[in-house]
Amino acid sequence: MTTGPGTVRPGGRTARVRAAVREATLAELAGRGYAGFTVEGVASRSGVHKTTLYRRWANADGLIADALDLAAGEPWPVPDTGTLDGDLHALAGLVLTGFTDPEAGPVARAFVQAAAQSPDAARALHRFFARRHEQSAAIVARAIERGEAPAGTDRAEVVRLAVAPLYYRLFVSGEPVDEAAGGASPRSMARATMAAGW
Amino acid sequence: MTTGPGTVRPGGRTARVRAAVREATLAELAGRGYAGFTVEGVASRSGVHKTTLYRRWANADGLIADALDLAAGEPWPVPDTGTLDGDLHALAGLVLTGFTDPEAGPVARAFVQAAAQSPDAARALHRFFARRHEQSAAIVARAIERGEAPAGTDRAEVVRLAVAPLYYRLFVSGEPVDEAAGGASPRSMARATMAAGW
DNA sequence: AGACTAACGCAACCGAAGTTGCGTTACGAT
DNA sequence: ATCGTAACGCAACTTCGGTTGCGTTAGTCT
Repeated sequence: MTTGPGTVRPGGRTARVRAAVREATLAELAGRGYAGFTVEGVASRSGVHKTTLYRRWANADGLIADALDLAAGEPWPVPDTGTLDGDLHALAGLVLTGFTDPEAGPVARAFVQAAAQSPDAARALHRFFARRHEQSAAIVARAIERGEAPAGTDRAEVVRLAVAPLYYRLFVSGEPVDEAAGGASPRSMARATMAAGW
Repeated sequence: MTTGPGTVRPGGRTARVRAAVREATLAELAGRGYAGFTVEGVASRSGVHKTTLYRRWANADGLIADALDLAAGEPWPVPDTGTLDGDLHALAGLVLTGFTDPEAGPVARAFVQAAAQSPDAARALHRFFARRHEQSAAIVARAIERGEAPAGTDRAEVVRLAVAPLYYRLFVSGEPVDEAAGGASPRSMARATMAAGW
């Protein structure tokens, strides 16, 4: 494998192009969604020629994967309400608004869709969620300190089980996501995880 | 809205075309996956002209939605091992093999992907899962009869919570699906659902 | 059996995504 | 300041998914 474009001269124009393309990618996803996302759309919006885009990012999924890596670096507010129930409830709320918000929703959904189609995007999304799981584990760590959960509890697993039903409803079964899925379920999940002896 | 093709003369050639197209759709999805799925591929494989396909199914997602409705009608073996734990474990196994099997996996994944992009496919998938939830609820009903679960338990909710972590790992986080997700989780979910007072 | 027309087949066309060869710009090193 | 070349811009071409107009086949009704 030879060194691709953007690796030998990473400064100046190269960096500017990359920033413009990333911003345009997010804007296109927000505006047209994943179905209407096209390389040419990003080209005309960013002012970067489409030939350049194809050379550096190979295809549309590559653009999304790159934007996703950028999103993974951004900090996000891990809830800290004082109780495990409150934190998990707030966490579920964050996930829910992240996918239903008129502005951020299409982008977040596009990330998941892209990951289902492209190995590169999938790897980027997996890195993204690994990081989220790490950060969210603090919720369970605090609960353990407070004595709300046993010391051996699998931190990441509690987070996973708390949010999994939301994703299931949003992307698979299509059932409405109401208080039952956003509130009671995370609480149940926490009890379940602890009950299982993790 | 006027009556589309296939509604006035549903017999004879129309029915044969529909059957051939459905079979070709499944074969194309199995062979090329959702990313490589195209109307022309179905046309050449089925022997039905692509003009006909566009007229009756509008686009690629319409073909998938129709095939999905067909799949929803097929019976599937609801586990009956004698215990709630055993049934949920077997149920998780069915879901897992349904998505990882080399033959059926790409088709099942394509259904989920199509639903994320097309409202028609989404409705078809929702019908599909509503039916699966209905059928799988028998597992919990039997558990209640045996006294393994309280009478007020939400049958469908137990099923949802049992399989949700699998989908989460398969389509979102990309984490490996091992015994922890396929075995212990469903069991925990059942306890959690009952503990929540459903 | 015959007539009506829904449904399908066919070929040509359209448009946009993706590719290629070459010229131009500007980063980074001397 | 000058040079070499990485990275980008440009325009033309190719390919393929999707559309349209029209002719042909074959359900369905009388």
